[in-house]
Amino acid sequence: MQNRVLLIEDDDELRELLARYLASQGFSVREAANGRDGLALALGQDCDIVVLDIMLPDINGLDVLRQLRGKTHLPVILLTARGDETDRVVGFEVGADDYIPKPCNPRELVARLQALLRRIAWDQKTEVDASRTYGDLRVEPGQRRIYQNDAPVELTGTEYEVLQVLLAHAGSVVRKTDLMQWALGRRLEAYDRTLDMHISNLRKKLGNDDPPRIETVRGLGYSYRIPT
Amino acid sequence: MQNRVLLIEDDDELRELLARYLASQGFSVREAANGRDGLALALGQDCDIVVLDIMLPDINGLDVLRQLRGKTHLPVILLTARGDETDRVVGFEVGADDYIPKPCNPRELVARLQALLRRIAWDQKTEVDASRTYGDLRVEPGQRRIYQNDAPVELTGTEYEVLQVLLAHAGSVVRKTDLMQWALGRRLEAYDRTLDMHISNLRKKLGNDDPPRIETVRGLGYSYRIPT
DNA sequence: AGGGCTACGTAAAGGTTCGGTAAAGGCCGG
DNA sequence: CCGGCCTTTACCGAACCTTTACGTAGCCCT
Repeated sequence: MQNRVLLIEDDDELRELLARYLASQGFSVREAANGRDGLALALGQDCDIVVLDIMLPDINGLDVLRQLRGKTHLPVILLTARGDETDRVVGFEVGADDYIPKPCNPRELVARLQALLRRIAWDQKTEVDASRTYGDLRVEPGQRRIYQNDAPVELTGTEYEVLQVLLAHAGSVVRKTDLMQWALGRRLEAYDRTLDMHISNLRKKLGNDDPPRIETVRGLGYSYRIPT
Repeated sequence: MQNRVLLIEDDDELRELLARYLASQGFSVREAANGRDGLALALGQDCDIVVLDIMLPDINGLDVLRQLRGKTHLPVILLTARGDETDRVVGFEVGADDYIPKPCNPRELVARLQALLRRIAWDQKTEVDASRTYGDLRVEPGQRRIYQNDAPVELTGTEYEVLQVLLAHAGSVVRKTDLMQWALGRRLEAYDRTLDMHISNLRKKLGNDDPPRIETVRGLGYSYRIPT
C-alpha cells in the first residue's frame, strides 16, 4: 500500500524534483504551489502526510499549519530555507511533527517521512468520520453534533471540539496542554482559564452526575469516565 | 504529571547540562552514561521517551536502538556529533523517530521531544499505556490510576508517581535520591522529609500489612515487596 | 548494657497552587 | 446595535505538597 504525500512548495523546480524522488520511493504524490490550494487538498482527506514549505506566496506556511491543526491531526513536516531557530521552535509549537531546513536532502526527507508514518502506524488509531458511541453519548462528526440518548446536546463549536477530544480518549487522561492544542488550536498559557470554563459549561450541559462524567485529574488534565 | 525522559549520553558535562535544562522544562529525567545501563533503564518501563547518543563507550548507540526495537516501540530521538548523512538515514532505518545533530540546541531538543510526545498522545495506544500488574496491584498509566484488587486506590499525583516507580522496581531497593529524582523531579536535600511523608501516606492507603509491602532499607531507600 | 547519634514514622500545621464558577468584558457576524 | 460565544477577571474553597515537631528504632562504640 503506498502512502500519499501532499507537497506544498512554491518553487516549481524543487517541488518537481522532490515529487519525482518521492514517487520513485513508492509514495503517491499530490502537489500544491501555494497555501490556499495546499490547505484545500490537505482537508480533502486523501493524503496521509503533508510536507509544507514555510515561505509561500500567499498564506504563510505557519498559518496553513495553524488552520490545518484547527481541523485535523494530519502529520506535517515543515520545510524552510533558513535555519532560524525561532522559526523552528514556533513551528513545533504550532503543531508540526518535524522540521527540515533547506537545502534538504531528499533521502533524509524520505527517512523522516517514513519514521513519522511508522510511528503513526505503531500507535495507530485515528479514524475520523464514522459516528462513535460512548455510553449514552453519540458523536456525529459529519454534523459536528453530539447526541445524548438520541437527543441533540446544544453545544457551541468549541464545546463540541473539547468534548469530542475527551471522548476520543475516553478512559485516559488528556493533558490540559494537549486538550488546548487539539480542541482550541493554540498553546496553553499561564493563567489561561478558558479551558476550565468550557469544561464547566460542558458539565452543566451534560448533567452533573455522580461520579462525574468528566473527571478532573489535578495538575494534569481531564478524563472522560468510561460508562460501565 | 510530567513526562519521563531517559538521557543516554556518555559526556558527563553535556548530559548534566541537558538533564538540568530538561528538568527546568518540566521533564522528569533519568540518566545513563553508557549503553548497557541505558538499555536496562529503557526496558525498566519507567520512562516515556529516550534521547540516545550514537557514540557511546560500550555498545554503539545504533545497537542500543536495535535491541530496544526488538522489544518495544518506545520513542527514541538520536543525538550525534557529526552531521553524517549516512548515519542519519541508517538511524531512521533502524527505527529512530527523530535525529538531532550535535551541537544541539536544548530548546530545539525540547521542541522535538514535545512534538513527538504530542503525536503519541494523540495516536495513543503505545505500550507505555499498557497496564501492569504486581500482585494485587494494577497500574493503569492511561488513567493514571492504581487498582488494588480491581478497586481504585485514591492517590494524589505525587503518591501515584512514587508508587509507580517503586512498582517498576519491585523486589529491588530504590535509593531515596533516585526516588526523589524520578518521582518528585528534584534533588533530595538534607533534612527533606517530603519523601518519607509520601511513603507514610502510601502505606496508610495500601493497608498496613505484615510484612509491609513497602520495606524500609535503612540508610538506602525503599523496596516494594510483592505480597505472595 | 547503656549512651549517643542518626535515620525513620507520622500527626498536625502551614502555605501554596489549582480548579470551579459567577460575572464582566470583548469580539464578531448579522 | 444586538445576541451569541469565547475569553478574562476575580473570588473562593479544596487539594495537597511541604515543613515542623516529637517520638521511636536501629546502629555503633566503648
